[in-house]
Amino acid sequence: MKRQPKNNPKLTDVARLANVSTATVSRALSLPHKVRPGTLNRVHDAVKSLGYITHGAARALASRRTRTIGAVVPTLENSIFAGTTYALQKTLDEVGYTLLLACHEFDTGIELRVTRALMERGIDGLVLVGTTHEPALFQLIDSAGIPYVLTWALDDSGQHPCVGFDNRDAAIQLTNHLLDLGHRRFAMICGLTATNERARARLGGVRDALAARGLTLPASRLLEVPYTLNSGREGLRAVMRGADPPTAVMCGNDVLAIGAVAECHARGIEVPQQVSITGFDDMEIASFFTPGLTTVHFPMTELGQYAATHLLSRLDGKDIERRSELAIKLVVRGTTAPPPANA
Amino acid sequence: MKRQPKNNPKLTDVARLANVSTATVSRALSLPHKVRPGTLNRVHDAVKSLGYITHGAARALASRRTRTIGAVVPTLENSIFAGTTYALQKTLDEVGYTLLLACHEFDTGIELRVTRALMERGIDGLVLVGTTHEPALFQLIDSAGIPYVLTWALDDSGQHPCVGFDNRDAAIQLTNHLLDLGHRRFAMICGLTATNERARARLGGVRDALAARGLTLPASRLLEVPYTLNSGREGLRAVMRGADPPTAVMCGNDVLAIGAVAECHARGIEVPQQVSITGFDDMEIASFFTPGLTTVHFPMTELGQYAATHLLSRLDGKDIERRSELAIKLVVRGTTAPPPANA
DNA sequence: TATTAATATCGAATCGATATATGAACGCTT
DNA sequence: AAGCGTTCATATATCGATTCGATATTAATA
Repeated sequence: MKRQPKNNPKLTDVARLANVSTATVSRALSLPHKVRPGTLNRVHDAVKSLGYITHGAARALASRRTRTIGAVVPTLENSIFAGTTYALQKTLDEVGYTLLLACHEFDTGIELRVTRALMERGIDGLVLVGTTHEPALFQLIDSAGIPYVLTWALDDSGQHPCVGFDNRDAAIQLTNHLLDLGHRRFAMICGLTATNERARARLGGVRDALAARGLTLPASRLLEVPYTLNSGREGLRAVMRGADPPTAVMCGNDVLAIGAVAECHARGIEVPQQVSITGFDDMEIASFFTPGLTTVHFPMTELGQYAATHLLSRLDGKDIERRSELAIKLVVRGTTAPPPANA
Repeated sequence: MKRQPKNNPKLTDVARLANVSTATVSRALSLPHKVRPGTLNRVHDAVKSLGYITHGAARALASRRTRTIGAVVPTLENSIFAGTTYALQKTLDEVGYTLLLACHEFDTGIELRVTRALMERGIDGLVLVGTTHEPALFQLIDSAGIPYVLTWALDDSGQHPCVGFDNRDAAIQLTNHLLDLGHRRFAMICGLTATNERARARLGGVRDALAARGLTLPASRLLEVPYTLNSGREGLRAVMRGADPPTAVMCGNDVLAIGAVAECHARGIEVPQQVSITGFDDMEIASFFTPGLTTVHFPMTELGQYAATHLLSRLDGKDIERRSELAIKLVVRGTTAPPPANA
């Protein structure tokens, strides 16, 4: 890798051309109101005619700020994370911040590694997903003094700033919907609870709601799988195996649910006549299936926006609420109905 | 925004603790084979005990490289871009590079602006989508001497390094499939051709294939719409209006096709018995619909990987092919069939 | 063992912009 | 016209790591 001497114009060049000092150019560019209009114009002209663009590394070194926010998300392959990330990026862009992105595929070890990588690149703030993280991660962030915000889940310990939803309550609403329809034999195709407290909260909510009516989720009808379409497929096969199959299959998210519904179609199991299926997240595409997926809506865009504004406020030194719970909404569509009469 | 004196450990501190010069620490960290094992250990111990992490801005300023690649994509809301971006990020991560991301929502003006923003943050290379860009964008990139690669489309002018697919050929294959099934009345719900040469190529391919059999695409059955699910819905309504509706509706991508199919279901139009529908891209979820979507498969992961390795090779000074065409594949599923007998 | 070749390490200059302390110029009052 | 407070601009030290040329150390050879 050779070190080529690209001689791009620098601040000095602009200053020379505009006949002012470098300090003035710097101010003209970042605090325009502090420099006289005439000088400002000269500077702008010089900038334009040279095609000057700021050298971020130098600026960051001197100002000790990068105007960059890091985001570490599980994956972009699930459209809900793509959606929040997108909203985050847009909000940051509007105020001149840039997003630095990394994924960890639901592995807290990788998460630690990529977060360090982002910090080495220099970030002013950090967005994380969920509350389950390596303790070392928080040590790392804290020792560097970087403000961060956890998303998608609520931290009840009160230790971490967060914005998210009450996943447990979401699960309870969904379960009650099914109970009210008359379902009694439930199965759940759940996410991996070990490293994912959203999955844990959803499972917990289902269990609570069932228990409140004297029901349980037998081990044979509970499955923990990664969040993929194919896991949904295979999960459905697994839970339907056995003596008396469930009349309601609750899935840990929409991706699993879509896989499960597809498998029903493939095996000639009618949804919702023979079995009801539910998801979580309300991905936009979930309403384009036939029948439409019954699920719980989480406002993704709001989440991304909030994460951005939260961090920006703190960077501005403003005091800000440490916890924000966003409203969720049960969305009943076509994949749920009363259980078959003979069940 | 106050300038707080976070006193994180710096290279000097490590050097002092390890009893070596800063130059040695620097080398120990980035060229470990050039430093004696004993010294290396002392340095590593010092790094660990201080919790030192590299200061990227300083490193970038001194070394004139950021180990960061920028990507400017239309949107993350379409899973195909999320997919390629994801593959890109993973590949970069494996070799210690970071991804800096921005979206432009199919607006070349925004694209120019956000690209400049990325360049200001400092990038060693740039990934763009498509061949249609403001001339000013190329000027900007070239004057800064940043290596770039265009993706998703092939640049036939030979001016730009690119990796992509033959979108025209894809459209021809798909159209021929429908022609062979016996279809004669076609409609197309196309992307916006003005700023999107993929949309243009796909439309062109359809027209060519039809023309080869003496058919045309009347203006009343051609629609240009943004790539959203709802546009697919509305598009279908629009093209089916009128005296003799088409027996085959080709959509500019899978998102539109999924919307179109959903609208058919909603209106009681049977797919594929009454009308055949096709997409482009082969989003993973397309095969989970019932019936499965007939479409063309583009290898997204490969695309992202290639973009990454292409840039990395050039940064390493290697000579590399300027153009790479990836293979596509027609995927026939359930949304296409012969036209109804009475049509 | 003496001498050369190869390898490790050091000191200091450098990357490009920001910020602080300081000085010059201006407008206004009395 | 002198005095005073603002506003605008300057010069220069600084941010933290890399890198170049020079020096010190080790290994290899005769």
